[in-house]
Amino acid sequence: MIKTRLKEIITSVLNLKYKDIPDFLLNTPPGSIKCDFATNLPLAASKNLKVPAQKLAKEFAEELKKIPQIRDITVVGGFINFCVSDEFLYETISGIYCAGEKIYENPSNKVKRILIEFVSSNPTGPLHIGHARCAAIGDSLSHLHTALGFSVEKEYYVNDSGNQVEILKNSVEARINELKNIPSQFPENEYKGAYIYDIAREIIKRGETDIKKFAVDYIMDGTVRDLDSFRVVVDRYFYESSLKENTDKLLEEFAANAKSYESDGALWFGNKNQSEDEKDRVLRKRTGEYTYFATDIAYHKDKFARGYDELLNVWGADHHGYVGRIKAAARALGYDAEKLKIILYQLVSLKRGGKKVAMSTRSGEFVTLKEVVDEVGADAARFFLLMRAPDSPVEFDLEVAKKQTSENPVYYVQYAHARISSVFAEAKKRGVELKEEINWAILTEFAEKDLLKLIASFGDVLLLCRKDLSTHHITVFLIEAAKKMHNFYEKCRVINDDASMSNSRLALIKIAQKTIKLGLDILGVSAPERM
RNA sequence: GCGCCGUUAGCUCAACUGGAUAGAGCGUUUGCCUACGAAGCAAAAGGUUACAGGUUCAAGUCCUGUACGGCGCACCA
Repeated sequence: MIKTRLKEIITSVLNLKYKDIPDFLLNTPPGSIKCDFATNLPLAASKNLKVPAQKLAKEFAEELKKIPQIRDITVVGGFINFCVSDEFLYETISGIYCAGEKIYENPSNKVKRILIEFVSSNPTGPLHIGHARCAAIGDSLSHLHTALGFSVEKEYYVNDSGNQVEILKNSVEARINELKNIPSQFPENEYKGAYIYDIAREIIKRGETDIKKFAVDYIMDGTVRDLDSFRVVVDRYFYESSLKENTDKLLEEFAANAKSYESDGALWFGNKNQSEDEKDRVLRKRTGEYTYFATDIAYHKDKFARGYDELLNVWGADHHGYVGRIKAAARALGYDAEKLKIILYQLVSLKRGGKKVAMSTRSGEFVTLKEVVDEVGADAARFFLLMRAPDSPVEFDLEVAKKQTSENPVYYVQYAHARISSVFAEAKKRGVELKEEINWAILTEFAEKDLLKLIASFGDVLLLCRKDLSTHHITVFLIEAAKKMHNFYEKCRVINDDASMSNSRLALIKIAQKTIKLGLDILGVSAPERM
């Protein structure tokens, strides 16, 4: 959190003399400039203060000299560069070191409740690689928010009514007949995967009569199992079928508030001229059935009514056209649509040896989440799927992922963690123990301070993830942290003849390990002691 | 036709609110195991950020247009 703290300090100092200090950047300068941070503050403020940036830079630099936490202030054009003072670095690190697991929790987040809804796949077949990305994103976001101190719940919406499950039922029925040699017609658009046969066989074996319910339960059992193998535990499975009465009430409410109208024998959500959705949508079909949309509004109404401060939905980008209408519906219900945040992730294009794998649940042609976990492991799969920003499409080549397993970045990061464990094992063997009192100030080597500075920035990375609602920044951080850790390890011997130095370095790798582990925990990737 | 997302090194991707000489990993090349794990380290090569305009002190980032790719545009879910 070093960056966040510095920004606060700088802002408060400058506010004593200037008004309207705008928000500004604090980032690492280009490699040729030897300092820790650079800021564009003079450039950013020159407009407000109506003073040329270069002049302002010199003035600001004078003020910044009063801040004990920074040193070596230089002005280059409209930029100000500076280093953090050793005292400030060591003090920051010491604070992180002494704090417990909850170091990054913000007390003010404690009262905020967030509901993350993700995967929510139709229960018509096993989860596939696309759902894996959704699961990884939603799950890691939940960990992120927990780490920041929010109260988080994870929910999965089960679409267990409507056409899709009807087709599922018909598909299973057809297979039962086939297995029993009863002549019958195969439904149009039927699901063709091998699992349909499995369900049919089970039903015959058990003599089940409620085919739809059994099929849905069977598939959901598999879903829970698959998610479990992917280390995703959902707090609540919310069944669409439980919303019937809520939807009845919702439509009455809409009708009473003139939010809906009848036309062509159907009931429409009249919203066209009032919001972000470009046309009116059907709520109740001519057949009398509710549309998915109607029930989904009821679902979101239920979620809003439960009083969360924020609703995060993780959706595949193929649903982007749906965002406007659900937000419009939330608004129509009188809720703050800003509280509903939709994270759209681009779909995963799956390849096998460079060849694109066609995927379609209906044709039964897909690579399941389970297969991916079995082939490349949950760690590699999760890390790989989380390395990209949600907006970025992911190309997942199973052959490459399998073949290059040992070169996958996840192993690089895990190795740094395991390596630290092994140093501690060695220390123990030699009777060297980490003492409570740490003298950070003797860690003056470049590799040592470089690693310390990065560790001190982990909190900033978490805040960035929160802002972007993406944990991919953590993967970038972890790779960098592992690199700096390995670099330190090569340059500085941890256990050496100098007891005081050994102790400080043990503390350094301890805090590095804790930070790497926390990052991996958020991603849902294991942090092994040995590999 | 309209809309959303993308196009950055040979490959896969980063790049915070527009900031300085655009960064990682893989692959390629060259060094490094008689001290805590070589699943490692150090170094090198590799770029007109798809293209063309515009905005400004400053553009990969914002605006307009074009090309290419993915996805939407249901009384499906």
